[in-house]
Amino acid sequence: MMNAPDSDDTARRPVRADRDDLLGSGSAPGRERADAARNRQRVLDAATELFASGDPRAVTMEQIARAAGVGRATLYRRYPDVASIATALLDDHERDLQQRLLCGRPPLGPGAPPAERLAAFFAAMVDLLECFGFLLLARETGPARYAAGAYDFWRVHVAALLREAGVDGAGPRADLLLGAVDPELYRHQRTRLTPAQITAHLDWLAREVLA
Amino acid sequence: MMNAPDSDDTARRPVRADRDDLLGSGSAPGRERADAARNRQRVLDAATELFASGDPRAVTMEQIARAAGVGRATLYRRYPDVASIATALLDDHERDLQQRLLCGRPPLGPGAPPAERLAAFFAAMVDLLECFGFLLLARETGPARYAAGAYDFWRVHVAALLREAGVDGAGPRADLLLGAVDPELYRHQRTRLTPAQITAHLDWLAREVLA
DNA sequence: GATCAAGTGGTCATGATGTCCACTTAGGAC
DNA sequence: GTCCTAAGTGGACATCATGACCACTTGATC
Repeated sequence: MMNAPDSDDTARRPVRADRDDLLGSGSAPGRERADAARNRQRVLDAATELFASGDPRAVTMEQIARAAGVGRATLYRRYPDVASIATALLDDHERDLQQRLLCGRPPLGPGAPPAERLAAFFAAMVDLLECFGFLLLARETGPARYAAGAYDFWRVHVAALLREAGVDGAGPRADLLLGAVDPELYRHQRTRLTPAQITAHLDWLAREVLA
Repeated sequence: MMNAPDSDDTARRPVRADRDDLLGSGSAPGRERADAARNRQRVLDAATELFASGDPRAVTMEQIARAAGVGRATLYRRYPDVASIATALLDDHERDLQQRLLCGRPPLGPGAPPAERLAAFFAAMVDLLECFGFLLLARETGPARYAAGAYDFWRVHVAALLREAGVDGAGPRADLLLGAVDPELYRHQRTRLTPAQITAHLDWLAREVLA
């Protein structure tokens, strides 16, 4: 599962922005209490476990609370719904990919031709989907894919590549291309194909579109 | 309330195939009872109304039963869940498009080059999404898009076009292209673009891929 | 009109949701 | 070391959807 139960960097870094508001209120020490940090970790571990086994979209707040050994109100205090828990778990991994897109080495980062970079982005997306697809599916309960902040980032990135290649209407066309890496679609394809095969097909799409 | 309790043409045409099974069982008269037909129509009307107003995925069996003025058990007798009601409502329209793909006039039907036919299919899909997108979204509660029988049809069709154009791995690549007409994605794009604009972008995709 | 089964709707047990409130406890102040 | 305060916690509650069960009603056939 997740490693390092004692790595308090995850506890120290607020997962939701509303923590910052709370920090501002206290006089001196807005620090997170030890028991709160412990329970937060329990919740995240239990949620990871639940998401990974079975249908991620069928996981309920009640199940997570029970598995983590905390009351439901404790859960609702920090996370309004299941999707936000999945988002918290995804945060690090998505930001990592975003960093590599912005200033990593080519072909993922700047420096390679657009077609190469798009293909590399697709490949990285397959990695993300393969490792954390269950989290991405868990997040898509209700408001869905396009409400998440990460989507906008992928969209801007792909649109920039299209624009760089001289394609008109980069924004909407980026949406169309991102449809190819929809978590639900990936799950569907994954029943028949290996990640490498899916990557190869996405590679074809990237090069065909940015000929 | 609803009009025309005597309009039995809608009552006579079975919406789901399972009616045929019931017809075959009785000795002489497997006919649907008049009150059953009336209630069926009420349910379908009420469901259409509910799906169209507000979030189609938030509609519950309870709401439909109440709006239709029937008990919940009456609803469950014919439809196991909300998705199956949406499927029943979509049936005719999807079959109509399927017919036009198989034996309609070009460029939708046979006779035109693959790129043209793919573009025409995308355009027809936009029409379907525009008129009945709320039903398509309503169907995607839980088991989702790929469980519906219609998806396989679109997949086979697009794969055949790819194969005709000499593309390898037609099946999986058809999946990728169909990601561009995902109902959820369409809804998202529709907040910024007109159907005509979306069609134009899909046209670009079709011609770029089947260059 | 009598009969029978299909059709109908109320009821029940179950489980999830989100909120509220009284209690506990961590961590700084003195 | 003890006291205090507020953050943190968890049980309880009201609400709602689910899906199944069962007794009653009604339509179609004889």
